[in-house]
Amino acid sequence: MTMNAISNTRQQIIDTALQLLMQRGMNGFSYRDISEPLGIKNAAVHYHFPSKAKLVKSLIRESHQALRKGTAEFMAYGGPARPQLEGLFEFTLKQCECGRPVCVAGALSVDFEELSKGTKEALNRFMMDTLDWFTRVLETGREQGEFQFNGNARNKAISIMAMIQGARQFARIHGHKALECTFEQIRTDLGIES
Amino acid sequence: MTMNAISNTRQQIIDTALQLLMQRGMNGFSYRDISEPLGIKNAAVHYHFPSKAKLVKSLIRESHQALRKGTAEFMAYGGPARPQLEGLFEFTLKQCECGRPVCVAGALSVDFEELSKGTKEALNRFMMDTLDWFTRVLETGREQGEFQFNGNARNKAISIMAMIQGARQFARIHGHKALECTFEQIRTDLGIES
DNA sequence: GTCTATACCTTGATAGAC
DNA sequence: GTCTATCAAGGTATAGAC
Repeated sequence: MTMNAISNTRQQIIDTALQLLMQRGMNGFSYRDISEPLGIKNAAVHYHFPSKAKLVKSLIRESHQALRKGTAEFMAYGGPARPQLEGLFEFTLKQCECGRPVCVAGALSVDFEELSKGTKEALNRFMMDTLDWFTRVLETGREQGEFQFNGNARNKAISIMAMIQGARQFARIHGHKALECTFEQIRTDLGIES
Repeated sequence: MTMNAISNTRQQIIDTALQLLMQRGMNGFSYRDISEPLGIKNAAVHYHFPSKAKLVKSLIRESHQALRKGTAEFMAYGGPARPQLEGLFEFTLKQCECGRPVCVAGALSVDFEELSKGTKEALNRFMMDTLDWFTRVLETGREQGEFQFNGNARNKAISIMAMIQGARQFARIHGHKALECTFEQIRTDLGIES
C-alpha cells in the first residue's frame, strides 16, 4: 500500500525469482513458483512484471547491479589483488551454499536462443563488466608481483571465469569438492602458495 | 517395419533429441519438437521412449558411449598426449559448429534437481569417466615431458574440463572468440608453445 | 511402428472487482 | 496492489485402430 510495501513485494519477487532461475533455469519455474512462497497470487506477480521475458531481463539487471556494488566495496578496484581473488572464491562458495548452484549467465546460456535481442545484449554486457573487473585484478596482481602467469591478462581472465562457471556446474553434479579443487588449481596456476 | 527401420527411427529420435537438449536444455523442447522434423507424430516418439525422463537418461547413455568410442579411437589411451589434447579441442569446436553449443552435462546441470536418482548417477558416471580419461592424458603428458604443470593431475583435469565447459557457455553469449582464447590459455598454462 | 484422438495438467497472460 | 476467475495454448502421456 505504501511505497515501502510496493518496493518490498517487488524486491521479494526478484529475490525469489533469481533463486529459482539459478536453481532450475528459465523454463524450470513458473509464476506460481514465485507467488506461492510469498503468499500472493500469480496475477500479483504479473502486475509487477507483465511478462516472463521482462522479468528475466530485470533479473539480469539485478545481478549486474549486485556485481557493481560488490566490485565497488568488497572487491574494490585498485587495492591488493590477492584478497580480491579470494573474495571472488568466497562469494562463489557462499552463492552455492545459499542455494544458487549455478550463476545467472550459466543458467541463461542454456536458454540463450529463446531470449530477445535486448536481453541477450544485457547478458553480454553483464559478462563484459565482470571480465573487465577481473582482468584488472589479474593485471594489478601481476604488476605487484602477487600473481605469476604467462600471456595476455584478458585471456587469463576469460579462462578463469569460465573455469569457475564450469566448476559450479561440476560441483552440482559431483559435489562441492570440484569447486575446492578448482580454486586450488587456480591458485597453483597463478603461482600462489596455498 | 524391418529391424533397420526400427533402429533407424530410434536412432533419429536420439540424434534429434540430443541436439535439442544441447541447444535448449531439458525443459526447452517437447516431444513435438522431436517428431516434427522427423515427419512422425509425437505418439510415435512415446512408443520408443515412454517418458521424457527415460528419454533423457538414454541421451546420457548415448553421449557416454560416444565418449568411450572417441577415447578408444580418435583419443586413444596410451598414445602421445598432445594430439589427444588437440583432439579434445577439435571435438569441442566441431560440436559448437554443428549446433551443439553446450555439452550434455552443462545443459543438465541446470535441471539437475528435476532428475531421478538413477539419472543423476548416470550423469555423474559420465563425468567421472571423462575425468578419468583426461587425468590419464595429463599424467602421461607430464611424464613424457609434453606438458608442464604443478600439482595433482586430477585437480588439473577437473579445472581444465570445467574451463572448457564454461567456455562453451561463454562462447554462446559472447561469440566463439571465448573458446579460442580459452584453448590458447590452456596451452599456455601447460607450457606448450603455440 | 505409427497413426488419430483425446484426457489431463500446467503455463503465461488478461479482465474486472475490490 | 492484490484478488478471483478465466482463457488459450502447449505440454506429457495413454488408448485403441490400422
